[in-house]
Amino acid sequence: MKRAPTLVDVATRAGVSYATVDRVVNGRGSVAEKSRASVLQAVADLGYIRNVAAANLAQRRIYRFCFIIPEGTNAFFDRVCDIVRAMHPSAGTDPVQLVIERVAAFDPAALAACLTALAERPFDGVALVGLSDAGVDDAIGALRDKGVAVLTMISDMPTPARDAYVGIDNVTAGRTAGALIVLSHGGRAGRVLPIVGALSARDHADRLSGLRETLAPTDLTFAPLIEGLDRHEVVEARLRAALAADRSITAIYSAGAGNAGLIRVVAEMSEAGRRPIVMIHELTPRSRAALEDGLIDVIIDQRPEDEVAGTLTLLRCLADRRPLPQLPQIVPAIYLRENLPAAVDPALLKGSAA
Amino acid sequence: MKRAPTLVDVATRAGVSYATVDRVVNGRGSVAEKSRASVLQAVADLGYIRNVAAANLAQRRIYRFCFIIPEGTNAFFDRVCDIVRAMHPSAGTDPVQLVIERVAAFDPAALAACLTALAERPFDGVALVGLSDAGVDDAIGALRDKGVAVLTMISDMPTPARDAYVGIDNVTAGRTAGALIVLSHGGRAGRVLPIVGALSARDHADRLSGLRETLAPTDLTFAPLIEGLDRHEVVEARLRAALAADRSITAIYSAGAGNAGLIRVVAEMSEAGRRPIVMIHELTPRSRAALEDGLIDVIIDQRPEDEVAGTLTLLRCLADRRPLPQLPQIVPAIYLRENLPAAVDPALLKGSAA
DNA sequence: CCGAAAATGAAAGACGTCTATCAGATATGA
DNA sequence: TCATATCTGATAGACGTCTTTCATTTTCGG
Repeated sequence: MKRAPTLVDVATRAGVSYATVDRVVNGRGSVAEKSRASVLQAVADLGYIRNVAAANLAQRRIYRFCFIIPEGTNAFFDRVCDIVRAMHPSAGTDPVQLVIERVAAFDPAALAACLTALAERPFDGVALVGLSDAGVDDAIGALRDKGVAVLTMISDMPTPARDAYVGIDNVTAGRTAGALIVLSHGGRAGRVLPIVGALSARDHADRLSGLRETLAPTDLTFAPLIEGLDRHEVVEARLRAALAADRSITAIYSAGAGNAGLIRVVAEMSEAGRRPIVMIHELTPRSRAALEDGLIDVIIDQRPEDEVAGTLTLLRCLADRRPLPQLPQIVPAIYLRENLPAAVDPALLKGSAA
Repeated sequence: MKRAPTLVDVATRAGVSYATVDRVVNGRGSVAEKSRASVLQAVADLGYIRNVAAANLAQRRIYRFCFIIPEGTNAFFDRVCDIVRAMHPSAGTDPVQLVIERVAAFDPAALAACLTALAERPFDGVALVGLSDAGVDDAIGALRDKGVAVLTMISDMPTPARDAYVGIDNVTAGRTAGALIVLSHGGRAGRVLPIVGALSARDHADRLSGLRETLAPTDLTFAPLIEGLDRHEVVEARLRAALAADRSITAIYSAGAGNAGLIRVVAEMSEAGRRPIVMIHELTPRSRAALEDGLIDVIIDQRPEDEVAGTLTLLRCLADRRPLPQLPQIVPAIYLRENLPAAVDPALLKGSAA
């Protein structure tokens, strides 16, 4: 168990001075091509890896990261904010400073403006919920050109735009929902009503296509899709209309938000004696209550705790210019009445980065 | 944004020298009670927290942790080993050395002996799969008296014995299985055959009680419990006998290991035309294949990646004598045919401690 | 071959903590 | 009051990296 190689070892091996090694690895000053090559060779030979702790100590480095979270009447994103806030103390051992910015949901212009403004501030990394938009792409590009790491969470964007994506596979999530719906029908026929916020939201669209894929070979049919804009009044009104128009619906799958409206409608049906199977996404105080009260049957939760923790891990790697580890895949949790975890006071939550 | 307080600041505030502060916080030499008090007061006033990176740098510290993993014909524990091994590089930024010891499964004497032997080696922490046994308790106590952190994973032990537990709530896992069985029966009657490795294994017993609890208020009845000792031949033989004796079984729930035997039996039934609903635990190459082949219906996986990562996080905290963070609860993943994640080459896996 | 530019080496001080040593101060008991 | 013990302060060198300065060497164009 020999000591890990240091920059001094690299210098010796390369036959140059420490100063030259430093110029190479930290890219400053001018170095002859020959020297640069021999230093890099020595680094490779020795398997040198920078001691990040020592480096951070010397520079009194603070990691500054920004989370851009959609703003709106969306309990899920409030939860994400709570989790990010709870991560502060979790830094514990290392100096991370987290800032949350909230921008209007589904508003590419606002998001792009936010990103542009961020470029003026000294951030090492930015995490945002992906949105497909050329302006956003450009703003991200500008940030990354400045050396700021940018990654998407929850909903992805085209690969080249961001450094990484942390989140669930939404097609698979939709398939999961489909499989559970199939399971709950036990081979009998049925009719499924899908609800999304907007088909332009990639995560919603992905879930829907996963659902379709899974139900295609079965006896289950689809009622016309509802777009609820993630707003509970809209969801409520359109759902009510759809149910009135079609009495044969046996299952409802809501891939987006605005489920308060859905729950109101289902509560009425439930009192009236019969309600369809209901599956929705994201654990929130309201969805939890509905599950406990028997108004809905399944909650598929994307585990934002894991997503935020993974995001932080990757942001740190990117900031250190280290290779990105392959994080364990984030698998959505399936909550039924019987396996709801005890409610956790978010103020007490302290996540783990790693 | 002012600089975090250092020991020099503490010394100044307490009106003593750095040397005295050092004596207090690192508990060496002798210090007058008055000095100790004023130092501690200063620490509290300033909210001093030791800079672990600097401390580790100065001591050239290496964290040495040992994972004790049950040995046997158990693919799940092989997977755990792979994950632990894959964590090595994940250390990445910090100097962690991991050692794996394997001991015979379900053998308290062997486990206790292993723990005792470990006390002679310079470990900072040990993780083991809990086993209820007085000898094991004593061995753990001896280790902890030496200052070694000890925590249980996967299966717990009585609280006072270990420093922490990382793993799923097995009662809830059993309830989950029960709920899915109920769902899949869609209100029809049925008969459930439970299989465990041994009732003396706490995780198995917990799962069974969760299952019983959930099925109690339903129309579903229980066939007599099978104890399969986690060995596939035993499981196969006893299952065959049970199925021959009782043709009315509509679901099988296996809470333990040895599922290769179960799969063989189910494969035959499947070919013969009809098989019951089958739910088992843990994602392994074999169980994955069985799910893909339509021989079983659900795999409940306890996500050992998360368990190992969480274990490492806590071991580090314990080694640093830092307060333990509240890790996000580990929720078992429910895998159906439709949401099986892509198989990951374990050699490529690099986990996140965070 | 000379002058300017480019490349290199040597060194020192910082970051916050650990560890060690040694001299001096205060307290304790006889 | 003296001889011990018990405390305390001052200081210095590590750990591995960053950052800067200054002097020296090499290279190259003209």
